[in-house]
Amino acid sequence: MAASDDSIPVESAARQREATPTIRDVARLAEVSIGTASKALNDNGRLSAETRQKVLRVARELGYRPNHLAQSLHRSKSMTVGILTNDSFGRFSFPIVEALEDRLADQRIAVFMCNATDDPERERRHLDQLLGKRIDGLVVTARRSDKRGSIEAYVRGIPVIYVFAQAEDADSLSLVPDDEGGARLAVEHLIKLGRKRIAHLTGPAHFEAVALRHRGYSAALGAAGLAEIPGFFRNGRWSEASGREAVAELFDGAAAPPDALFCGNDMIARGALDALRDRGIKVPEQVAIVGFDNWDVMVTGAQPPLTSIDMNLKALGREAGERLIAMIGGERMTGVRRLPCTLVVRQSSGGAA
Amino acid sequence: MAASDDSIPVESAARQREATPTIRDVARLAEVSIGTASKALNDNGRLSAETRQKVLRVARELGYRPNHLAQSLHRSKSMTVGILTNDSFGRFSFPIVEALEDRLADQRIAVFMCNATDDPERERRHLDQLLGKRIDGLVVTARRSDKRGSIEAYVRGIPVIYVFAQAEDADSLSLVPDDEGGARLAVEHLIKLGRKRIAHLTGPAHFEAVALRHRGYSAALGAAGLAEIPGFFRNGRWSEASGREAVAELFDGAAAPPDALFCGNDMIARGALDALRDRGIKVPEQVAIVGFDNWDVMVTGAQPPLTSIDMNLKALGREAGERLIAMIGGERMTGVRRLPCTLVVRQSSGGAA
DNA sequence: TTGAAAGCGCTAACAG
DNA sequence: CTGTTAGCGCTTTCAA
Repeated sequence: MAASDDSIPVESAARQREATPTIRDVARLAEVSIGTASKALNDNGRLSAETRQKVLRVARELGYRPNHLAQSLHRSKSMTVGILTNDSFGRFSFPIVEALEDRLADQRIAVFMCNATDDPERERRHLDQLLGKRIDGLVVTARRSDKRGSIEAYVRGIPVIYVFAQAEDADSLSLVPDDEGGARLAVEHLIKLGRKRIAHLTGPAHFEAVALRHRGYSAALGAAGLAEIPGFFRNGRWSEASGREAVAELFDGAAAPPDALFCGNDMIARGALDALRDRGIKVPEQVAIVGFDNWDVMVTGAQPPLTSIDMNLKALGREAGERLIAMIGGERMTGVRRLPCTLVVRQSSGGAA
Repeated sequence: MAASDDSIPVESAARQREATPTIRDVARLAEVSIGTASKALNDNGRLSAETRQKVLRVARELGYRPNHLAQSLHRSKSMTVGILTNDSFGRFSFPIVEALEDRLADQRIAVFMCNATDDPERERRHLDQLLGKRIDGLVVTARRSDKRGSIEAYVRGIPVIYVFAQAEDADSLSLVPDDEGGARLAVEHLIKLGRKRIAHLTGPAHFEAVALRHRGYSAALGAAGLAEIPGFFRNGRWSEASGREAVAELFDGAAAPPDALFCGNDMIARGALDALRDRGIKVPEQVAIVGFDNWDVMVTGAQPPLTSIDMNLKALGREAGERLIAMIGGERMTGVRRLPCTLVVRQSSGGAA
């Protein structure tokens, strides 16, 4: 494209004011009307192949790029969704958000990321921003110990999905992992391996997930005809230290310690594992361990590697994307869907193939 | 606001077609011209307090929300930036992205999140999306072992910043942690504590960070008049297993093992720590350990807790936001800025206060 | 102080 | 097959 400055006035003009070329520029240079150019570029309407080619060529040469802002204004679809996270659990939201973004990108939907940090004021401001940008849908994410107040009312008109978070409002859609089922999976696995004295070391009682997993634990024990042993269910913190403490209390000087530990997350499991090793108790020979989260760095770094429950966060994110697209398309969905967890067997439970 | 359906036709009309009210609706209902309404809402132009109040009141009642799309179209500023990440290091990008989003939100700039997963094709598609949406700036992030090709040429016209990633192109701006300085900090700390046989266990040689930290390690030793001991610099993987292996090789049957380990990340450090404990070697009494990344779950879960180098990723993200805003404002910046790392002392180095 | 009107860049009828 | 035109929702001169 060796053109002198005045032979293609429009182009040079565009260059001069450093502005992105518009469809006008393309039309002028291709010597067609602006409407024709639009048809060519959007590949609709009836047009001679020749004209179409010419327009497309000019557009390419000019580096023309349709202005989505203008398009959205017209179509009243922004091809944009917002995602509101609370950072407290970055490690959980990331895979979800990633998978969601991925799924949405397939439909050429872009994602606005907003982090509210559990601050209602910030949340409010972000929401204003997003609504101002005319997002087509909203995803709210981040596990919290309490159910979160619904924001449906505020965003009335566009679909909202809660992921890894549960709204109070019954006619919104929430997508969460099946905590109870996951716990059952873990405990059934241990029972199948012949363990009979299974303790559950978990997080603070005010987390709903803690309650649900407790229920799963009890259910699995009950189904196998095993009684829950007093003191074998322990609330604590989500940390390695908490796991170590629990082991100290359960094993030091106890007549009949557990022969298996089902832990509320991998950090607790890891702490427990270390504490057992310090005491010369063999894992999995004497005590089998199953964690929760299947967090690779924790799980593969441990010795022996940890058997754990995977919440399939990516699947959760993908599913959320899928549903959001459907809802944007007009479908209506409500309620709480619990997606299955998966058991990933490694050496710590002694159940590896 | 108890109005019968026909008393406020505009509003009910808006409700009926479920459309967000526009400035027209506000103007009509407030019985002013659309231009006047605009002035009132944007608080510019001269206007009687009375009219302004009336417009604002109507807007509030109607739930009016300015359409940023239309505003942007007019102002040719979208108040929007894109961020392009490569997921390989989710754990690193997250704090950066978070801080960046935070800083930008202060200026009411929203962030489009795109994940390219190191796939040039996806990257290209995302870039097209972003440019179509007329982003005012772009941040590219994610550590890679190799320098990344510049995308400046492609996005010509809007400012680009590389964070935690370094562009080949010399006239773009890159923000990275000062790996060399961080390493120096770690080694100086160990030297100050009287250690003389300091080994460096790190990641694969093809990472630039590995080379830089090696340089910092050597520099600190040299400055203290300590010779580098053959075999004490070890490339490996970024994993706990790698740390354990290194300890096996350095300590088992060696006449003169290290008295300190500076590790390329916290996982290596943690593996080394565990391996030492298995051998009955006391940390920090016999061997002091310093990690890198200051990754809380790793660092606080370890026993004893790990002294580590913090790359201040949040600061990096904030700084990136700051600079991007400046660049959007017209400032021009190029080159590679290295932001300082920080030493965080805990028990594993024996240097706690 | 307020209103009217010309666009921002694009699409979709509707004419020609 | 192609051109003209009326907006999408908003801001900003320029008149009144």
